[in-house]
Amino acid sequence: MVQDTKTDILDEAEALFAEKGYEATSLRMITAKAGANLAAVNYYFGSKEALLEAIYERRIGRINDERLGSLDALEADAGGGKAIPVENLVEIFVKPALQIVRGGSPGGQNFIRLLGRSYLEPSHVLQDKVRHMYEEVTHRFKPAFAKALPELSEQELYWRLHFMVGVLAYCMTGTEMMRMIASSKIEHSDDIDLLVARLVSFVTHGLYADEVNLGTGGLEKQVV
Amino acid sequence: MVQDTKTDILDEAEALFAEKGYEATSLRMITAKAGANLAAVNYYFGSKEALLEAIYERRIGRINDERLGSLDALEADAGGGKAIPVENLVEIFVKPALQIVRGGSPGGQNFIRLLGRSYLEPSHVLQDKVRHMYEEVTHRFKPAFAKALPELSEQELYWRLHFMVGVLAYCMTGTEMMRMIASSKIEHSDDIDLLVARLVSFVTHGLYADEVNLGTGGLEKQVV
DNA sequence: GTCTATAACTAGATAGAC
DNA sequence: GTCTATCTAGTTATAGAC
Repeated sequence: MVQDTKTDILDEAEALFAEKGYEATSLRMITAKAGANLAAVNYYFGSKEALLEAIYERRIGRINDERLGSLDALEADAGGGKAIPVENLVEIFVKPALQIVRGGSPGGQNFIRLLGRSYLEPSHVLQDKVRHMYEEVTHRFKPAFAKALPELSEQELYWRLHFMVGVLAYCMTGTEMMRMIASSKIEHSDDIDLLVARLVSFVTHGLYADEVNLGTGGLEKQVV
Repeated sequence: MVQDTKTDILDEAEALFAEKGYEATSLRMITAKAGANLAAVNYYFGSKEALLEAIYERRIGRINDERLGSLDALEADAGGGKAIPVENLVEIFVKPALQIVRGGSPGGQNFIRLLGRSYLEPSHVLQDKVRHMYEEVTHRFKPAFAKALPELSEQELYWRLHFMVGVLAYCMTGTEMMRMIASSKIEHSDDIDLLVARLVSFVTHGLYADEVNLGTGGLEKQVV
């Protein structure tokens, strides 16, 4: 029961930050839920902000480790020269993130909401941390996508990968946003493989679209 | 200079909420920046939360009015039976939102960040407000998309429209997220028409993908 | 309508007993 | 390591003068 206090605080803080927001969550709430003393947060982490950083550090690494591990495996399979198919790249990029949301560790969904929040709170030091962890991944995935989609310009690829991240980020926030936007008569399946498959299909087709050119006369639309 | 105090508060609050977050922004900050007295917020709006709601009310309507207006025009053009092309539907859905970000009214970008934040703050009353305004739009756009994509099941269409919203939401948050994730050696063009064109192309191709089926043996991927 | 002053409260952090 | 007690500083909201 020695280290459990620290872990309990980490878990409860993650849940509360995601639920109420960083600013709206007090250390008193956290320590009360974790069954710890108010002073424990400052004892273990030093400050409220350091606690937040510890939460990020605990989760983000796993997703990216999985992504990079899968990419290693695919690249070893493909050998030096061959490009990895786009849909495989999309899948290994997307799947670890989505698995965190539902399956896997409990509290994953809490963390995802917390992560989404960090994008929107620009003042925090967290941005540097998150940016750094993403840099590792993008520096490996971008060349892989470029090889798989040689006909695309760097600019176009850049945007489309962002679109991919956008769809993923949206799906990671869980069904709440969707319930919020949709009439939601449709039942929300918890089948994560089906969601991954749908997302991979959508994104892959989007990535395979022809390069966009704004001609002199206006928009040239090329539809399948 | 009578109504200006109210408007100034609205503007500055929108900017500060977006920049620092709702909880992290104090009425003192807002009134100081707006050149108003601390008590002015409670005088004009009643409370801090009512001020936040007023901000939402001011902006959301414009985007959806534009969308519905464009849809009216396209449906009038197409006549009763004919389906509106997918890329046109995507464009009129996507463009008003993106125009708010850069062009148009100043402070639009602030509001978008604020809107994104509301998705992640589930405790607020704002969700009902936002949901209601989205319902109007989805109830018109969903049948239009269904007509344009008759081969898709309701489930599949439901998900893909969510994917579209996801990409859009991501792009609406501006370039900050992108700067955060990407190595960002690439210069961020402010050409909104080019962004719209790229987004429309990506999404349209994604929407046109074949229906996803998880067969007995695993994932059947159909790539263009 | 706009101000000052202040009430009533809560926050994060820490000192020091155990 | 864990507690209580407390400090300092911040918050929203309001009462009442002008």
